[in-house]
Amino acid sequence: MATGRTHRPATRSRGIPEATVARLPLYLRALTALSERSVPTVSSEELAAAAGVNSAKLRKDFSYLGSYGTRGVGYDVEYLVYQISRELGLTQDWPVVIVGIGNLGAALANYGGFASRGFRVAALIDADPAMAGKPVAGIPVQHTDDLESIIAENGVSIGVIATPAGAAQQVCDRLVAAGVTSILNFAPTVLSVPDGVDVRKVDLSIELQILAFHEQRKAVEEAAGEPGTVLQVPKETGKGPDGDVPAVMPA
Amino acid sequence: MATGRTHRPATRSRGIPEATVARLPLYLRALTALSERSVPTVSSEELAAAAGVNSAKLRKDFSYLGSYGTRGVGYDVEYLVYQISRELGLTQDWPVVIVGIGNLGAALANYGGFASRGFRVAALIDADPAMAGKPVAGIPVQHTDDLESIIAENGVSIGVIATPAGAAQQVCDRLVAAGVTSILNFAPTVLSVPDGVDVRKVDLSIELQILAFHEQRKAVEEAAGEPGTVLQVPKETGKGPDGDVPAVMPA
DNA sequence: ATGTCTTTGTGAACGCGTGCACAAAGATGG
DNA sequence: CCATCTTTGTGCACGCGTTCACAAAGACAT
Repeated sequence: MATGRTHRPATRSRGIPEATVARLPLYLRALTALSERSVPTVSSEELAAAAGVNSAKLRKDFSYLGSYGTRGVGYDVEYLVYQISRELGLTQDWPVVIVGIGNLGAALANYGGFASRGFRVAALIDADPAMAGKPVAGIPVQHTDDLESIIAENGVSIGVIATPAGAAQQVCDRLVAAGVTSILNFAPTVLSVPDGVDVRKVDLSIELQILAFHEQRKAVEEAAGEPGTVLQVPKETGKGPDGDVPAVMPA
Repeated sequence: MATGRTHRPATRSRGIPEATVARLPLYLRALTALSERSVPTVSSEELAAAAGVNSAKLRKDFSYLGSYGTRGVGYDVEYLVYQISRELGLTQDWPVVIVGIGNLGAALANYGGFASRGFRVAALIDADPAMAGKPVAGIPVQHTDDLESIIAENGVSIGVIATPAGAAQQVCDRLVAAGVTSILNFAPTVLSVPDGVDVRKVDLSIELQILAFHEQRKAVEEAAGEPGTVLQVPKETGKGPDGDVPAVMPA
């Protein structure tokens, strides 16, 4: 069945912590900006500020890649850009397919951040026959029927799913069967994939919900004069002063 | 100046761990699906499978909210939906503004996942005068000049930034000054905000880069017969067998 | 060459998050 | 009313990630 193997058992293969990998793109962006301004070297303190992280964390992160800094001076910007790019695998070309060319899929196809980082949109795929042939971001949309051949012909190993939730798992299965081993999922669903396939999830509404939680906390703290008190919810009473409980009680 | 206070000093106010908060929307979605299928109760094991997490983790998460389960039976679906919604602050209405109505902004405006979770798109804002008045997702786009009054009139506390990177910080500053205290940032930049303002970041290209890293690792492991060996990169030689190093060496 | 000064690289401590494993709680049947 | 069975709630241990603090390394001036 291969049920929900979304989380990998850690990346302890060569020793770069997952948390560090997740920050490398951040450093890379900051470094690229410095590079464009022809800044030759940068200290961990400066770069950390630019990337929005702690400087000690940054140094430790870089230490996993090797000793690329010079004590008393800092890091060579160009050299570091290259090392991180190589570590992330961005020195090679990654053909990517985007499945589901709705509003979001079109936005992704037009997103400039991909091409500039070694990612090439090899194909746009949609299930709607009316979309077929219509160019989006200068690339003609192809029909889902050709998914397998498109993957094979372009040697695609990374797929982006921007379909409705209902179609996501099915598309995912076909992508995986066709040889895709990394998936970026924008559909609000939990995808089941076999071992060896990586899935990363981006969920817009989840992010907003997390913000709402913190926003509500702020409001509550504001209302209750001093924070840290009051918040004793009436846990016993099943029908407290909540007023309108639109749900059945258990038991 | 308020330099880079992106990370909050932990949410230890009422005791719900940040990691748990981030999973609550996941549970909520799974529960909502069960609710629509009129499933009355669900065990931690089943729900965990549906949400793609460990069942012990799920039980511990719920324990932070209180004891809402019944031993031997499981959790009451409707009741839990309500409790999580309330905890996340989704029982109230959250007016949201989206700034930057390009491809992505339009996709967000059309995204159905917002409205169904208590979020209401109060306004769409763009700096392009040509966009003003043009309806997107049934909502007329307004000009950036009116940003402050829009925020004030609608009581907006959550803002979404979907502008180009160059404009993001400026827009952010104006949002914060106008009273917004939670920001969802899609622009590839580190935003500086004063204390008390929450920022969550969604970066499309970063996710792809992380996938590329793992994809490359797979390829390397594949190439080297048995994984776990070989990977001794020539650390000494500045000019190893890399071939084309398009960067300056340090020192 | 030597001393000073800056900045890296990292050892060590700490805290958070995860998952195991089990006791307590309650449902259910006799 | 008692026994059994299911499932929750959680104590505990472990590992990862973060941060501090400092020694080692190198640049630079004299």
